[in-house]
Amino acid sequence: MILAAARSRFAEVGFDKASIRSIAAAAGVDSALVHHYFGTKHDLFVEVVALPGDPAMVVRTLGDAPLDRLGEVLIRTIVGLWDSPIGMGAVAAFRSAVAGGDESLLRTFLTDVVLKDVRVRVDEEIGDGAKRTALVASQMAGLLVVRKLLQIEPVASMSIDELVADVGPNLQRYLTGSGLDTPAPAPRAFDHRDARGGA
Amino acid sequence: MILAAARSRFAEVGFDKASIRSIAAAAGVDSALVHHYFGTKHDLFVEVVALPGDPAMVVRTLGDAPLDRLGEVLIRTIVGLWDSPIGMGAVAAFRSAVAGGDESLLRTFLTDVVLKDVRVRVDEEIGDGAKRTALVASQMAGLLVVRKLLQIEPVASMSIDELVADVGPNLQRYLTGSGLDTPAPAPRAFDHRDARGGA
DNA sequence: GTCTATACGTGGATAGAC
DNA sequence: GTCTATCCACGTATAGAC
Repeated sequence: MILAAARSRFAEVGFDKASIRSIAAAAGVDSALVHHYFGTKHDLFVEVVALPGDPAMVVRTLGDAPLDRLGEVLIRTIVGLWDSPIGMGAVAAFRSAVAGGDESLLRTFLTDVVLKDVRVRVDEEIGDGAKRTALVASQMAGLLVVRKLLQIEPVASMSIDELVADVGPNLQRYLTGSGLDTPAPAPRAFDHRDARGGA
Repeated sequence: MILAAARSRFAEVGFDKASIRSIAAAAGVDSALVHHYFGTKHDLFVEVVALPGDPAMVVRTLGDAPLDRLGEVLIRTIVGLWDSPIGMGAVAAFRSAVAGGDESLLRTFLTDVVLKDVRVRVDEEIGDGAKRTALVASQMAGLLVVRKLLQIEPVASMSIDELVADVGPNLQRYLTGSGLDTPAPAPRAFDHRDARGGA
């Protein structure tokens, strides 16, 4: 399948470096055939990143989750998507956007589609919705970079359950935690209070 | 100055899309002159990202900070670097690495140079150094993406002090917090046996 | 020293043979 | 339907004129 090859190439090396010729070669066909089926390269890319009705599913899953568990649900839903075959399109889109082209597209997609419902709910129940969701986006974007793009261990190979346990609480603090407005939260907030600085 | 123009172009659009011609145009000179001064495009890029002895300074600053305040120091040092003129080289390097080329270079630079000292100290005093520093890297990488590349508000315009107050504690939890191995810190006691299956 | 001219490669896109 | 041949734009890099 040409679409599968295109998805792989786009996700692996990004939009620009994924030549039509290389995609065709990976699919075992001729480059002209790709043009014949999908038209321009941009058309092909749109076809690849257009998940079959999945954004709505993701948004709905996020919308159903209670706010005080959203950190966990976010990790499970989004990382699960990344790891799925269809999720490679999302990885490709992210990579290409960061690479230099069409950042505004990704920005509006993130803030106005995926995280909009979350932002509104946080705004109503807690406040600072825009800031909190932006911070959530930063952690999720970084997780994508480290796990899927740079593939830094051990994060690249960690199970979703372990990821939930590790980064879930941090997301939860961004979403519903206190102390995001007030000055610095004192280090004593942690049990690890030690004047000596040793272990 | 040609170097300044190159730094801007590389940081703005990445290595590939920043043509020698556009750099020369931005500097108000001819493209051949760029070649004459700096040789190949790759040579020019190396020249741009080679900060004047700054990596050592950063590493040293990180090495001097006490472990239980490292979250704050990390934000201050690294974000301060990004926002400085010379930090544009770092942004350019990151963007280009994510774009598709030379990921291994950035990976080894991050894990073996910048974060190595932190990892060793965390390993000695707390444990799980590799995992904890990788998680820290994920938050910092995401912050760079959201603040400098995608420029999502309000994170893009937040002061360093506010950033310290907001994401510092999350970094600190990654570095020295408990519960990264055990099941989950749980900000509130929720039913651990879930009521509804995870997405 | 600085620009003009050009060689060379890569990659997108089209027309046409079979 | 699938591939061959080709056109064309762009970008790196070099050589040489002034």
